[in-house]
Amino acid sequence: MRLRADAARNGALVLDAAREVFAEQGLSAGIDDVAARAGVGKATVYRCWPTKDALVAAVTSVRVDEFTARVVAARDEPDAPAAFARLMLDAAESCAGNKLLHEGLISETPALAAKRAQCRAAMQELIDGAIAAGGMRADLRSEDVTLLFNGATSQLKAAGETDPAVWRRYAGLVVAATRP
Amino acid sequence: MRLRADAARNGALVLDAAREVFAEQGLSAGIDDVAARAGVGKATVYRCWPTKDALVAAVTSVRVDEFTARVVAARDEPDAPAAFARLMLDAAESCAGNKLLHEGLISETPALAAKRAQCRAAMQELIDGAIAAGGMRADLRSEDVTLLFNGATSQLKAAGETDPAVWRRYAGLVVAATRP
DNA sequence: GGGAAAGCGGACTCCGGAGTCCGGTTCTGC
DNA sequence: GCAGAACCGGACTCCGGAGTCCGCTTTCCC
Repeated sequence: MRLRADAARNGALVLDAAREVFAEQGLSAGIDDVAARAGVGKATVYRCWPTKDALVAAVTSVRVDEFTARVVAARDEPDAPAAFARLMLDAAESCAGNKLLHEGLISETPALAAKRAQCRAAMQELIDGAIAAGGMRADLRSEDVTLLFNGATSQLKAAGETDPAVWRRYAGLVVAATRP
Repeated sequence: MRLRADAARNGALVLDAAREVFAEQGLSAGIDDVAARAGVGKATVYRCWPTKDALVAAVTSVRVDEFTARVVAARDEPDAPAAFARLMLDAAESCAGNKLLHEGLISETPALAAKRAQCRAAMQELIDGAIAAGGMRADLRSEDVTLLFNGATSQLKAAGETDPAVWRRYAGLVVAATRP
């Protein structure tokens, strides 16, 4: 059964609105805000996604996929420690302007568990490579990097920091923490 | 006008209960929980402190003072870098078992602004000493340390991690990030 | 173009936690 | 020991955000 034209259109509007609103305000934004931005009633939002979490997962999963792709690319570079450092700095910079990416990386929602696992696996391989190359302390695991990175970025977000350079700087400190 | 005997007794009960409940559950615990633990109605809690924030400030400020004293002691030690490292590890370990200390260090409530400033000043002096001793990167400021430390510990708390050794380990990573 | 199904939206309920009210109880000064 | 002020506590309101309901509108298929 095909979706009615107006339903399809509204679904897309809602998705766009959710992307914008959540990127600007983070996941604490209300469904009402998303509905208002889309120019529809909130029931319409709930008709497309049964819960707020489902909508959030829909918009964040894309961001997580993009990030995973970047991790994989970094993993395949020859100089693992340098690739890792670059990845962290770039990721922080991206997060500075897009809360959605940040939330996606942080989120614990079950809907993204598989994607997170995939991302983590690639990260672990990158880290293993960096350790093998002697550019990283040997006892490090991907959870450590995730925790430090997420911790720092969460604090930056909470502080309302928007300057990408500052985010970059802290990512640099996290990278420094991983050195042998 | 002296406080009535029962009022004074209940005030102390509430304070003790708040310390316990917030240390165990963090600040997300409700006033109802505190009142129940104290064996008192919630109105009694509000009679002593006008808002939840005020009560929280009352119980956390002690913890912050204790921590500040430790920072000051560290500042006055001869080997600043080592004192700094020890301070971080000990603080993390303490936070693992006492959410209240953690919340006190993280909290942004205006009621503790003065105490936070005092703590930060001592930390800055400790850091300056460590930099002068060549044990820390020269561009570091106390906010950096605070942000990294709070970020990591917040994540640990959110993850429900209770093993002090793990908290210590991450504090060690934060210290590593400060090395020149 | 007409009718039925699909979709719409705003007003509604529900829920949890902060903060308030007031009738009943307990302490204190005389 | 008694008057009355101070205090008590549980039931209440208030608030904001998630999720639901239902009378009305739009679309689609014939």
